[in-house]
Amino acid sequence: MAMSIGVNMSMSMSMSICSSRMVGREKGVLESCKTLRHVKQVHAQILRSKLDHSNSLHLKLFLCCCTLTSSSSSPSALHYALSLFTQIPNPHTRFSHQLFRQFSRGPTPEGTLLLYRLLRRKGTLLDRFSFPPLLKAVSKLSALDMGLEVHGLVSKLGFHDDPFIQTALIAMYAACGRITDARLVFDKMSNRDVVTWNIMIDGYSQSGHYDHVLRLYEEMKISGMEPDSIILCTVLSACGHAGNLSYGKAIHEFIKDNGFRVDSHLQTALVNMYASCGAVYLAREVYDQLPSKHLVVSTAMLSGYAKIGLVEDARFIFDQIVEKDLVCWSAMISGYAESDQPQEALELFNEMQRQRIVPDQITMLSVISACAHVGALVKARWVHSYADKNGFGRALPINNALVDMYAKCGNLAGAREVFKNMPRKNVISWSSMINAFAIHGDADSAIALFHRMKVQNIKPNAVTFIGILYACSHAGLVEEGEKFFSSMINDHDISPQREHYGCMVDLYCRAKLLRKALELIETMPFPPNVVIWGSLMSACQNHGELELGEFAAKRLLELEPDHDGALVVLSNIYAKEKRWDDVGLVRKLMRHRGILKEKACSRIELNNEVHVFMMADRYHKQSDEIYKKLDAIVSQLKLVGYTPSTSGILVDLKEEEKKEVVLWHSEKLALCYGLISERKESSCIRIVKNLRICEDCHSFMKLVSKVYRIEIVMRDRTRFHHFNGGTCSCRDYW
DNA sequence: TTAGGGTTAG
Repeated sequence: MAMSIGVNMSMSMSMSICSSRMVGREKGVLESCKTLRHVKQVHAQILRSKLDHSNSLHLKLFLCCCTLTSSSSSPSALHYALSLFTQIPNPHTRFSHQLFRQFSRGPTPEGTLLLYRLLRRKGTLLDRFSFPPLLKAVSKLSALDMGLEVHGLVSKLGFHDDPFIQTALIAMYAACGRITDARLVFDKMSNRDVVTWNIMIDGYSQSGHYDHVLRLYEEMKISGMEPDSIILCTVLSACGHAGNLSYGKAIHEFIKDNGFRVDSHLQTALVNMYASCGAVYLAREVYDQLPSKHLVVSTAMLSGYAKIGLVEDARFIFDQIVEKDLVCWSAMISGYAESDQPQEALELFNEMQRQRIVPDQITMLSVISACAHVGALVKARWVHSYADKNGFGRALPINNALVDMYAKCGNLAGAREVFKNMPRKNVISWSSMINAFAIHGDADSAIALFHRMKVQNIKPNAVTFIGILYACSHAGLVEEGEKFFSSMINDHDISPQREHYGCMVDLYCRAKLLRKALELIETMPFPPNVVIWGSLMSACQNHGELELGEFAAKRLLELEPDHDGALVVLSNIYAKEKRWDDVGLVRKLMRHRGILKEKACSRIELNNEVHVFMMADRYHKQSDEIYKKLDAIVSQLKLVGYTPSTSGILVDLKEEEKKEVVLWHSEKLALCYGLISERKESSCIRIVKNLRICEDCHSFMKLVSKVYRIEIVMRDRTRFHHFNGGTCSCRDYW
């Protein structure tokens, strides 16, 4: 009997050893599983072998599925993992954080939230370690409602004093735009480490409270906490955003004095800070001192150059990067787009594709913006269909950029179509569409849309009001503009920025209320800048108010002594008054300082090619035909009463010479080229000009649209003109 | 906890 028991015991022991060996083997197999199918096979094998279903084996199966979910974002792996979870005989809370940790490593935070909902539904308790990864997922999605719910659960379970959870809560509130709530959690903490300080400081930086960043950083040092290199990166980034060069320099000195090791992150942060503060030469100094230039710091350097328009320097750095990634391609593309070289941006995009680099959403935004700058509709349509085909078509920022692109390419209907079909709209979508109507001179639609937006509970922001004020300004709606300006302050609690005052000055200037414009400039709470004096100056020139124009030009030149536009206007004003000595002085000054007047240039897109014309241009291969067509049109138009108006020509020429000069304006050459060419895409002629259209060209375009029965859409420096049947959409108010 | 590129205006 005793023996028999001994045998049984020994058999049982040997079975148990065998079973644990097998469990160990299965675990090893599970670790090498790369597909859900494989996991399922191993699971079936475990069930068939009737192994002891230990919690640890279940956990291993679980984690395996979670890893698959994370790496492939496969919903079936997620569901399989959850079904395994429910089969655990005694689901212990300690499993939950393992799950959350795996999920939070995944590419999509949605999986983590889904997991949270399922566990809650099953009544599974979460352990304290589950909350940081869960809150991280909430932060990534900026899902405030979920965040509040999770915070409630934290308090209910008594975890509110856990410093890791408190830090995660601060990050969550900051990511959801609730910086005050983040600070409340921060202030309640008794045990803050350097990570907590960094998260709070970064929260202030991300929400644009740069003064708080510096204040809290100082507070941290006073509290005795030593900054680490990550905090220094955060503070440097805030200095860059705020343009606070002196504080940025102080941090740089602190780094040197305290012997911090300047790792690649700090190098990049320093270059970025100097470049963002407009001290690109100091950024270059840091960059030049680096023994090796890695990809990220080079991208920061090239982007610094590109942002201030030094695209050639940017390109030089770009060309030196041996292994370029998507970010540096995008930086260079957007550098060209923003520096008014949109064609180079599009060419670089083509080159990127030839090198088989797949664009992401940010690249697409730069490319769409480049199309908007170039104003080339055929290219714009191609980019739109490319975005659709490559899965960007439903993304909100892409649609916003498309609305703007179609509007700036002269296709208002295209902009409306995109706007109408957007699956979701935010304040940027509405503002872009309002601005689209504004630049096309349709103030009524812009105002109607503004009211519709309010009905739909979308709060207008400062940019929305720029669009609305612009619409009023370009349609001569003085009273409406004034109403919107005060409603912005009184009803919407938005304090007007300098740009809003700029719009109001422009509104008065266009309406010939020049004294009122000057009064506003003198009473506004900002010192007037170049743009504001420029508005007044141009208006004075257009309305023949020479004395006030001279005053405005001189104020502008005090701010920017080499401003080409102001010097040209000043010289024009003196020419109108026949003060030839003063004209000579200004011209001499311009020659002496090497200042060149911005040359007028017009672009026309025909059959997917963009042709550029300068004034009196003879470079085009069909130049002879173009000038022949111009002569023919002029003869034809003279029959209906056209005489070239030379009032805009302010050089000392004989009247006949002036008439010739005005006929050779770049937009007229572009128009003639459009008329002699076969237009496959559309019967309408689209021209983009870099400067404001002159009075003569405006009358010329109106007459051509009538005599040749053709629609001409022209974008000048600030707006669109739609010429049709002898009239213009701007109603001659531009 | 950590860097470099992006959408509306100016």
